[in-house]
Amino acid sequence: MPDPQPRKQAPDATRRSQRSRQAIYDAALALVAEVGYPKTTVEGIAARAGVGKQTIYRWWPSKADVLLEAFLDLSAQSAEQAGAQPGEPYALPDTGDLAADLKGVLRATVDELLDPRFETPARALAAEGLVNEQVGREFVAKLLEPQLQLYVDRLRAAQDAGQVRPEVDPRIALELFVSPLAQRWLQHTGPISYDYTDTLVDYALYGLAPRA
Amino acid sequence: MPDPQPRKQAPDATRRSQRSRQAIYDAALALVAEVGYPKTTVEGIAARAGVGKQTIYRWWPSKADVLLEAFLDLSAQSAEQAGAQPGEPYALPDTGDLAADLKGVLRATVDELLDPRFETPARALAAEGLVNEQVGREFVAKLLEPQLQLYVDRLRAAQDAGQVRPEVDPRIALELFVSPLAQRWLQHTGPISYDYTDTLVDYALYGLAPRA
Amino acid sequence: MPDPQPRKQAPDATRRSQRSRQAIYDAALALVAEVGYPKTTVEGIAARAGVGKQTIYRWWPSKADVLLEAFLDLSAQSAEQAGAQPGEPYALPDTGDLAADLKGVLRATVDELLDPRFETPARALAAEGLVNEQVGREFVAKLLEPQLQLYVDRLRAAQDAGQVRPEVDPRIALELFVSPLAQRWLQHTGPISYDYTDTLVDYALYGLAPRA
Amino acid sequence: MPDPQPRKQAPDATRRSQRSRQAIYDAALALVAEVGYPKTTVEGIAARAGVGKQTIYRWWPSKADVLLEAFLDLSAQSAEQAGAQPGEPYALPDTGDLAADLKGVLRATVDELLDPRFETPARALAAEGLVNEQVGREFVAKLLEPQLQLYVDRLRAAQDAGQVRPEVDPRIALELFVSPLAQRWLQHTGPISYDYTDTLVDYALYGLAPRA
DNA sequence: GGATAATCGAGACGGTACGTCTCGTCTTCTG
DNA sequence: CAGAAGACGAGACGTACCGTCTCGATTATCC
Repeated sequence: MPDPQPRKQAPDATRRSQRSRQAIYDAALALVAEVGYPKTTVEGIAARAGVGKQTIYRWWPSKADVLLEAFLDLSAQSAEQAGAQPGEPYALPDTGDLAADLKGVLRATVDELLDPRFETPARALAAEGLVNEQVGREFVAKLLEPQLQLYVDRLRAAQDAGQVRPEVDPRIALELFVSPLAQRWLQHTGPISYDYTDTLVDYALYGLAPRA
Repeated sequence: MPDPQPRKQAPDATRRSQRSRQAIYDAALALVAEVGYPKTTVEGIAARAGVGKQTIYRWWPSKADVLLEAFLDLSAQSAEQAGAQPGEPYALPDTGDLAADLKGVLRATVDELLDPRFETPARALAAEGLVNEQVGREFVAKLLEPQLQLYVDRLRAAQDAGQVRPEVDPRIALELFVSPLAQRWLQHTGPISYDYTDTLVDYALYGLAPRA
Repeated sequence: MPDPQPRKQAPDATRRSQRSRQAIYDAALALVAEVGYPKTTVEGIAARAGVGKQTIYRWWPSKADVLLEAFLDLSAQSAEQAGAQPGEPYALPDTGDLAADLKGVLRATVDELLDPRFETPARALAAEGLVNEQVGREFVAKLLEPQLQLYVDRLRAAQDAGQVRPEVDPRIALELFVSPLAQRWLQHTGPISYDYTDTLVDYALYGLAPRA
Repeated sequence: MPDPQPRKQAPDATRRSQRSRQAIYDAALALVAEVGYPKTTVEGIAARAGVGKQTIYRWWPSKADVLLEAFLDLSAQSAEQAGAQPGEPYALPDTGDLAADLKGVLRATVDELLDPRFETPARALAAEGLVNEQVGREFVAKLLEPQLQLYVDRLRAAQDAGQVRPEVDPRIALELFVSPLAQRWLQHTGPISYDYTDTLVDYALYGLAPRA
């Protein structure tokens, strides 16, 4: 099925300047970190990147989309560094001990959420996504859902191993420990720490009601 | 003796026009609902309210603050209508059946979150709060925390009744069912329904691991 | 008859800032003199005048109109200085000697045309007027025609005195010595000097054909 | 020996595409006629001519120069059609009756000035020439002066025949009837017609003063 | 007639200015 | 003197062209 709405006329992507593209990513991330999202302007990004404004408008429809791609690029790069080969599917560790595995992954997430390199642009994108339908969808689809899917996979493995009740829906179950962390981080409704995420895992796995 | 350091010179609140104030609230909420938060401008609010721009800038530091106050006003009014007397402390119902009580309250919350009168301004404020420190703090303090405190109280009562393990921290426990709902609503990461919130309560109370 | 096409909605002229208006005139004339008309930009005028761009666009539809008004203002001021009271009707001198009177006035015109304070903006406006209908009309109506009317009056007086043939149309007659000067100045088709204008008057009054 | 200081490196004129050159001329003239000079852009000319922008910039320094050459080409073509062989010297008719000859030529000029095919580009070039030194010089030298020289020649012949006073300078004399027409056309300071130019010739030849 | 070199159409690029929009301040007049 | 009205300095918006700079793909001579 061909593109249903060919906005203006597509520029020739094969002739695109990779130098400019990278400079724009760098400038966008730097500016968001330095002055915050609302004070980051397309004009500012262009000036900082040493690029004409039209070069931005040629390839991205809005400031939010620039930042989204820049952040996706940053995530991909840093995932490549930390993890395995590019393109290779990731998976949560599976040592057989579900609680320990989840705690370990959440501790890494805590580290990432507290890293200022990620924090400012991620928060800015999340905020924009709440209000801007299209950005929100892309943010969720490209960044959030792939992460959540890893938890689904790990929880299903745990179900196979009899460590999780078979009637539990993994897609909902993962929210018991992921969403609280997300909300505390996004809305500053509480401190986030290893202790906190460990506790979340314990509560989620074993429930609040007495086992008696 | 006059104010010794008159920063801007404080306006005389006693002479404030209540007509204008209410018109500004109404205009702000109407505009956010109609055109969305980013396209809502101070100028637009003033024009719609039949008010000079300076009358807004005299009493509020920014667009976000206007909307925040307008929304607080709306919440107070609607709480007054629905609930009890103004100023009176609210509490979650306590029928002795913790699961049923929580499910009931969350179902009411689902209704509220899906009411478009609340949805647009609430989402806009939440988004602004992610990025604007001061708005975020006030949003959490004035709207979110009071609600959460009701859950803390109810959970503590359940602990007293032996329905919740005594070592559980209620402030964290409530996040197991509140945060997932919040995230799905804010970030559109999934549908929200009575079934969903019922499931969250069940999972949270009895855990994911088999009871065996 | 009221204004037939109220473009946007008229700004309130009574509240107009005279400081800004004068600063804009000064900046416009200075810039045209310094960098020429095509390189004079609205943005540049605003910056030099210490004024927002919108203040220019609020009161003038285009760069050409700004410059036209600035030049009219300059002309009015300098006429006031040199000549009599403002608003008073001017007239060419009438000593009874038509040739001498015309030569005197044209010599003064030569001086003016060679004064760089006038030359650059006048030439720029004339050029714009050739191509921009509306500017051209206003340029002619407000600057050129009033001057030419003075010649018409003087020539009619000469006709009454029997110094010019009665069947001659003064409006055409004046072009015999005014237009050649104008063309040489505008298009650099020849040098302009007292000698030249004196000669033009002689040729025009007494014709090219032998009198015998 | 190659060019010792190759400024840009001169393009090889022998390999120039005549197809492109003619297409550019046509496009330039058509655009000026359709949308006016200021809205005629190099990009527009290139697009309309089906030509790369660089092909224009390779051979002409500016939009004005393109139009100037295009117009010269048009003039040459139309002169060739109407007049004699290319390269042959033109001359004004000489029937012995100076007044009649001049009136005839001026009537033809009136026709040309009112032909819209010539009017728009000619006016545009004249306007540009007022402000752009180099274009102005070339416009005058290549288009205006050759025409004026014809009048000089005819007037000199008339002097030899005793129909014009011998002390009259023909280069100035011709301006008495040519410049008024030029100014009325350029600046719309009055209507142009056969009557008008006939009158100019009469006034110029026999003067304004009574012959007594 | 095949090699080779420059012109060609195309269009991305770094820039500048456009004319519009909204910001938050300042000013003027009205109730 | 608070408030409505709105002009003001400021500056970002998204667009249009500028003139320069690659890109292959034709030409069009020269060997």
